[in-house]
Amino acid sequence: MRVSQFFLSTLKESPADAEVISHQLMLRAGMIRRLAAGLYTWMPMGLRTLRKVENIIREEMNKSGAIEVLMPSIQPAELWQESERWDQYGPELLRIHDRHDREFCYGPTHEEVITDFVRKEIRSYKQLPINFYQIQTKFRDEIRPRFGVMRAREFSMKDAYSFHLNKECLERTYQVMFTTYQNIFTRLGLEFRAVEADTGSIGGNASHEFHVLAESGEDAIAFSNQSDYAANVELAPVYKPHNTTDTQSQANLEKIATPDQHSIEDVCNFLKIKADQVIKTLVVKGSSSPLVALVVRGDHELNAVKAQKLPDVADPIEFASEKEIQEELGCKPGSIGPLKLNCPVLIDHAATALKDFVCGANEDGFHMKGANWQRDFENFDETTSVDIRKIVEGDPSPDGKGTVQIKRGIEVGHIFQLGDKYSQALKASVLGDDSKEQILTMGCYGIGVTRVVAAAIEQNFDEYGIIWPQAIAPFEISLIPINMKKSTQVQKACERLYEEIKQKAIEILFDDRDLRVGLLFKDHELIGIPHRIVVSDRGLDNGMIEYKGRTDKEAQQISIDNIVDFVEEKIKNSKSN
RNA sequence: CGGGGCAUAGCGCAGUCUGGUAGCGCAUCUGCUUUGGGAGCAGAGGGUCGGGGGUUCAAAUCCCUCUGCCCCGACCA
Repeated sequence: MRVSQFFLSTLKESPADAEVISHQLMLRAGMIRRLAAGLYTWMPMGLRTLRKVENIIREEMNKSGAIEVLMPSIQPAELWQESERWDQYGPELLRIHDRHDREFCYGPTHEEVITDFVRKEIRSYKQLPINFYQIQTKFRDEIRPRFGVMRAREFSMKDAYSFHLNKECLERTYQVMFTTYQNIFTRLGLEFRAVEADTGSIGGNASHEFHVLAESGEDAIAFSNQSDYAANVELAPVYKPHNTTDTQSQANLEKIATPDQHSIEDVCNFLKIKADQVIKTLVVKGSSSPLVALVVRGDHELNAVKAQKLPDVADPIEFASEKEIQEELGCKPGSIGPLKLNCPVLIDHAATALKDFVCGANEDGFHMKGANWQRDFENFDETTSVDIRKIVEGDPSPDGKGTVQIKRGIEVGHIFQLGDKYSQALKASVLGDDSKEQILTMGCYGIGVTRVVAAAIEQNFDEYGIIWPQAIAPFEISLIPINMKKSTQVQKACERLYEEIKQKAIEILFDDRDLRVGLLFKDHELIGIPHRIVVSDRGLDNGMIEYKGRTDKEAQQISIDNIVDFVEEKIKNSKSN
């Protein structure tokens, strides 16, 4: 492609309302433009990458045995009423009506439509299992669309729905989709993790999220350094350590004055001790008592999601106000401790392992030193020890293999064993081999296609712009002439190289604009094209062409006779990486 | 939906407090020079200052109101 025949529209400065790097770079590189909140036009440059992502997903889905369909984005209300989601879904569902005043919605997802399709088309168990997918535009009327296409209202999603006679069959397809997703994200050239999602309601490994790792990710992911274990930090359990150290008392319990020392940091500095020798007592609303105290080690953080699941804690979890604490417990929050406290106390496993620790004395301006659970705390037993803290780096992995590392991630995929929720509601059944009607079991599998593009940028950029993985770069190589309008030598060499490289089925972007080289370099770096060759009089006089990879520090001179083979080799190599 | 902020040329901003001819940089167009890392000079085009209402001789500026957008919280591909 010649730039003069393409449409390139880059910006030197990023619009003030673009907050995250992928949004800024997508605007600057001329990939997208905003139409309204959460609605974006994909410009030629952005569309090329979007299509590449789609194609990789499509190829891998086809390979997995899934079959592509295309369902309408507008869906009739009746189907949603049948599944009872018309009332459940809430304002995120964009509802519209036609000229006859019939109700419709713009599909945020397609369970209803596919289930309706399958109940009409699939009659026999012999047709199962079957897995249909589509790549379709969705609309979710998000409360707060933000971060460009990362959380847009209209977005492109690959959604697949599989149908089975029983759970065992579903699990087999689920496994196939799991590996298919791994293949997809590997081919996209992204660093990712498959993360266990909330399994509470269904049980088993019923759901996994796929996260692209990036500093700016909204979710924190804990994963093992020695196994495939990965879980959202919100969900990752921290098991009780086996070697419960002896909790026999050593020091004497002592009340010490700690005037104006409220935070853990204050107290530690004041007493010249480390945070893991102190315990932190947080007070929340209880379910059966007005307040409940939650105790974690000073260097640990409360995991509200886990705490909320405890029967004694009010759901949703709510911290007690300073006033409530003062009235119920007789001192300010900064001096609360578990000893002789006038409310139920739940202690994190790690905190129960401490001895001779420091805690609040339940009296303003005082702490206790040398405290020990067995001796100083009434009713200390197994049931008071619970898992309520956030997992931290270095903790043993919950699956028992290796230790935990934590990174941030962007959720780009989700696979789920649905069960019979929709097939039951819409009465989707087939005849089994016993000639009896049997309700189908379903799985569903989503990838946010447009989000993948943004996530790829969040993971791969530098001060100059985007650094595309080879597989999804809008072009594979840039051809940059220097002073082409003045030099017929440069012009001829460029034309020849352009044709020869094109012949190799390499996607080349020939920048034939009459601009200064500085501008050309900046543009191509911003757009993130992985390879670049520069043709100049200076080089040609020595029979050389300059090559530079997007992340290379130095350019290298390659003989003009070898340059085509050289770039072909480079591109082949970066594809296999 | 709660809390905070913004709206002036395609983009980035100043001007608003203290009312008095609508500005700067980049981009765009013309001409000349320049040409290996966002060039220089000279000139040009482009604005109902988000909309509506009010105060005033006079409103981007003060008052009321509406709208749009951004940021922080609970959801999600």
